[in-house]
Amino acid sequence: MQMIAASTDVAGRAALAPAVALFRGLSDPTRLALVRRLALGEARVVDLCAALGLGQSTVSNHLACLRECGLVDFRPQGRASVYHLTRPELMDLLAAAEGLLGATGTAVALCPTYATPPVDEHDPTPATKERAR
Amino acid sequence: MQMIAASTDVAGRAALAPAVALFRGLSDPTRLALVRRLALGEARVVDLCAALGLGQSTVSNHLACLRECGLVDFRPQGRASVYHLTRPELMDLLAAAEGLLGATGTAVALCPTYATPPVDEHDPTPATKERAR
DNA sequence: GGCAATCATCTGCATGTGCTGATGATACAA
DNA sequence: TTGTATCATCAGCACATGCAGATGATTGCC
Repeated sequence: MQMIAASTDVAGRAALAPAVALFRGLSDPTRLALVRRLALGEARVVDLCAALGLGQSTVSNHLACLRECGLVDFRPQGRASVYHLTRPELMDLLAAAEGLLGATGTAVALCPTYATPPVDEHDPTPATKERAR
Repeated sequence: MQMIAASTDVAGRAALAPAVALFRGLSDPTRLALVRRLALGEARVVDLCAALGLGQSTVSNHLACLRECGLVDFRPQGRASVYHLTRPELMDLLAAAEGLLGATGTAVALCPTYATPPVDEHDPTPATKERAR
């Protein structure tokens, strides 16, 4: 992190690609929940599906994403795949995030344009909406 | 790990909303570049536009996002708005991210489905593309 | 007062992103 | 071997997200 200093270039943003990818990897409720669940101990895909209440393909896709990023890895056990975290530094990152959240309060969730606009906390099931199916 | 917090509920993911919003706030090249630029010192909007090579409305929108999140704040100076970071803990978070990236290498940018699919680093100006306009 | 500069907000558009369902592969059990 | 369970991958769709342009407000300068 020398002097990336913001000179009038757009390429400076390209240099941030890894960090952007890392944050983006954690910027999804499903992936973050997966990471936090795996922080408690290794688990199979079917267990993660049950824990998150999501479809198997969804969980598998997110796991593939995290695996490609090198954040998780799996160990074949029978016909199951037992996933676990690979980097303990990830906990430090989550801890730093929580420390920052404790300082800023819950204001982070109020972003109108980006982030999460219509979060209504007293509605237990806004997720996936009606999804016309 | 039997009855951990992750019972078959989706509400568990809702509790992660602040952290998700925080990571999402940093998961955009523009916003991350803004934060890193502001880490070097306060700056006006027009300066940030020049530094990032982006339109004024774009920068202003992202600044509004970061401001709503409580990560940055501004101080009116004449007809300008001088922005600065509010939480020093943000630097800790970025440092933790860089530490993790140093451990995982650059594998984070390889996510095929999510994250950044077609990043070609030897193309200096892929941004803004042609935007048929 | 008139003009220029700076910035916030709004709208529209192209793309990215996440979810589901279906299909195929692999490993264990009977 | 047949059947079942678990998982990865592919294709498609609806919505979210980021960008630029235009407009209005505010401030400083002449």
